[in-house]
Amino acid sequence: MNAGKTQTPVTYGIGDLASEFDVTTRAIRFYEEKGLLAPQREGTRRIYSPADRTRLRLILRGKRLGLSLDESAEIIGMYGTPANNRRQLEVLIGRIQDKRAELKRQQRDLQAMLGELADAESKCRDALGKLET
Amino acid sequence: MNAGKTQTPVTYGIGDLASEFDVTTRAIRFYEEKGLLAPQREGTRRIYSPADRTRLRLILRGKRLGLSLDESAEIIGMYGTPANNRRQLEVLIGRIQDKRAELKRQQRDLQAMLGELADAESKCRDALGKLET
DNA sequence: GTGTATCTTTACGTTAACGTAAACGTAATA
DNA sequence: TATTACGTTTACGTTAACGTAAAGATACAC
Repeated sequence: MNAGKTQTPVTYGIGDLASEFDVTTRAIRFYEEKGLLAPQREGTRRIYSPADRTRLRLILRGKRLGLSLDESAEIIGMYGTPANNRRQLEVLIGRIQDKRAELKRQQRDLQAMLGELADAESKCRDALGKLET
Repeated sequence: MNAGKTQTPVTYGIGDLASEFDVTTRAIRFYEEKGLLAPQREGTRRIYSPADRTRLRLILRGKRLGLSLDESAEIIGMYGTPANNRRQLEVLIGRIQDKRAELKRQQRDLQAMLGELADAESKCRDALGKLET
């Protein structure tokens, strides 16, 4: 991967990331095509930095939460340079708050569904207990 | 909708549900086509019971959580009759546990993202404060 | 030098979840 | 009776997020 280079600027090949995160190289290239990644090139080959790797992690986390790639891109963008312009800062804060509110609702939905599933499970266990008799 | 019928067995038209949950009638029919809903018919028209309405709510909640319709269908099925067969009960319990684990992971992902967004927001506020000077 | 592995680009195919439109039935209302 | 509102079926269109396949470059291992 990049072993024993004495003073290693850590980098990854596309295959490294693919196997680490268990996605296809096609998917990774697709994310780049959509503007979510922008690795360096060594000739024609893609070279990923730790920052790129982090972005990929965020993308995949977004997917697990049901976000579209565009939404993930937007959120990742929010972690970036906190603009120096006043108006822009206020707009950004607004967008962050909106996302937070949305995620909090998702949190409540999740909580509810988890509760119901726990319920269902214990009812199953009850039913199973009655069968033991 | 169904007012003053003296002894009302509550029901809903497709338009009622559509406007209540802010989805199109097309979507509702689509869910039926996929086997997630099965309303009564009055002639050719669909008549939805409170139970149908609940199922629709669960479907839409699933969507907010990023679930596919198939996944929602599976989960909704878990709330149902807790099979009387032993083997089946065990299988069901297993599937419920799997879903629960998945949702718990989602919960952690959500928590993390919320934390990062809160961070980003406060950094924005800081930056905004420095501009006031 | 010849595999074998890993990478590249280009391009067409696929699936889920509806949107959109046409053409029609029914029922209350002006 | 004609319009308006709401419902129906059928069918084709659309978008996101990749999958799959072809054809080729590069580099290291034997």
